[in-house]
Amino acid sequence: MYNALFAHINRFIDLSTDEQDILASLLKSSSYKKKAYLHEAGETCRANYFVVKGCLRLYFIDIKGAEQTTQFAIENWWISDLTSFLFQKTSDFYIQAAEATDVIVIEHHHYDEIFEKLPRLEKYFRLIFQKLHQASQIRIKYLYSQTAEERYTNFNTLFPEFVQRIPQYMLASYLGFTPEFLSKIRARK
Amino acid sequence: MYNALFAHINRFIDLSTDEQDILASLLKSSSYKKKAYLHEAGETCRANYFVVKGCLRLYFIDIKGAEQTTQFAIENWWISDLTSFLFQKTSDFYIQAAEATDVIVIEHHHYDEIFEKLPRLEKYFRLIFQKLHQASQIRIKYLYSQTAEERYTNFNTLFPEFVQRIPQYMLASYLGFTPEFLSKIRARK
DNA sequence: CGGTCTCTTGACGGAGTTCAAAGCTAGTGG
DNA sequence: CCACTAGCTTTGAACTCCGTCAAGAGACCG
Repeated sequence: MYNALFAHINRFIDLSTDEQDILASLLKSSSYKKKAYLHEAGETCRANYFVVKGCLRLYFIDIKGAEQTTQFAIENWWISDLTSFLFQKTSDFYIQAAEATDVIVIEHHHYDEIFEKLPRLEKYFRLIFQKLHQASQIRIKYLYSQTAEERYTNFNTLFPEFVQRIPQYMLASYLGFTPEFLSKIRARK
Repeated sequence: MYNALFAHINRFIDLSTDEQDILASLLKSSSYKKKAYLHEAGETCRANYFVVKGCLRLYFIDIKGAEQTTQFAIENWWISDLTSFLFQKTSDFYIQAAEATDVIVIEHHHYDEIFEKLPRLEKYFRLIFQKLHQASQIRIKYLYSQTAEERYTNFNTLFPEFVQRIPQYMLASYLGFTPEFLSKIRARK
C-alpha cells in the first residue's frame, strides 16, 4: 500500500520494518480522478502529498481571473502549499489532479508526530526539501534568462514525455506565458 | 565566534555545549569586503554560507551579458549554489558580498560529516530548507501574478529597510526587470 | 452526436527592453 | 578634506515581445 513511498525513502535512508509500521500508522492513501481537487483556495491546506502515480499541479487564480500553475508533481515528488500547510493559514492555491492520481498523504496533525516518533525521517525530508530548493534555483534561473520561446523549447527537450501528459494551457502558465502565445510558438515550427 | 549560528540553531533545536564544540570544529568563519566574491562562475561551489552580518547575493550572467540576481541572503539566512555545492559540479553562478559581510562557512568536505556526527542537525536543516522552499513558492507566486511596477511597490512595502541597503540594479534584476525600467517606475511617483 | 473544454489564428495594444547619452554619487588617493 | 574617476542612475526615443480579445475549429466525454 505504501510501498512506493517506502522504496523512495530507502533510496536515502534505511528504514526498518518496525519503523515502516509506525510510519504506516500515520499515513493515508487516496486516489483522485482527473480534475479532482485535493485542496482548494480559501481553505487551509491540510496535508503534504506524495505522488505514487499520476500528476498533481499547484495553481492559483490571478487578479485577472487566469489560472497560474506554479508547480507540478509527478511520481516520487511531494507537493503542498507549504505556507498554508505549515502555519495552518488560509491558502490562495488549489491542488488539482492533472491526471488520475494515487497519492500518499501526511496530514498536518501527524506531521510533527512523524518526526517525534521517527527522528531518522528528518534526514529524508532534509534531502527532499534540499532537492526542492535546488529545483527552485534552477527554475528561477530559466525564468530570468530565457525568452518564452526558449523556455518552451528547452522544457520540451528536457521533458518531452511529460509535455505529452498535460494540457497546453497548464504548461503555458507554468512556463510563464499565455496559452495563445504557446500556440503561436508551436505554429512557427 | 559562532554564536550567531548557535543562537539561530537553538531557535529550532537544543544543542548541548558538547555538540556546539563538535560543530565548531567543522566550521570556519570569514569576512568579505563589499563586492568581494565568495564564489565565481566556472568554479565548483565549495561551501554553504550562513550570513552573520551583511548581505550576499547569488547571480549569474545571462546570454546578453546582463547580471541576473536570483537570491539575496541577509542575517540568519543560508545561501549557496546548491546544484554545484551538492554535486560538486561547475557552477554558472557568482556569490558576491553586496555589503561588507561576516559569514560562517560549511565546506563541502565537512557537509556530510556534520550530519554523521550531529544527526540532530538534520532537523535544523530540514526546517531551513523547508523555509527556503516556502519562500520560493511565495516568490514564484509574485513573479506570476504581478506587473513589474506592482512587484517593486510590494517589495518596497514589505522590506523598506532592505531596499535602502542595496543598489537599485541588483534589486531590478531580482524583481525581474531592467535598471532603466526601475528608474522609470520611481520617476512616476 | 451534442456540448463543453481546449487549441488556433489574427488584429491590435501596451508593458517593458534596448541603446545611447548625460547627470549624479560615492569611494579613492593625493 | 578635496578632486577625480568609475560606477550607478536617469531620461528619452524607437522598438519588440507577448498579452488581450474575439471568433472559429478541433477534440474529447458522456
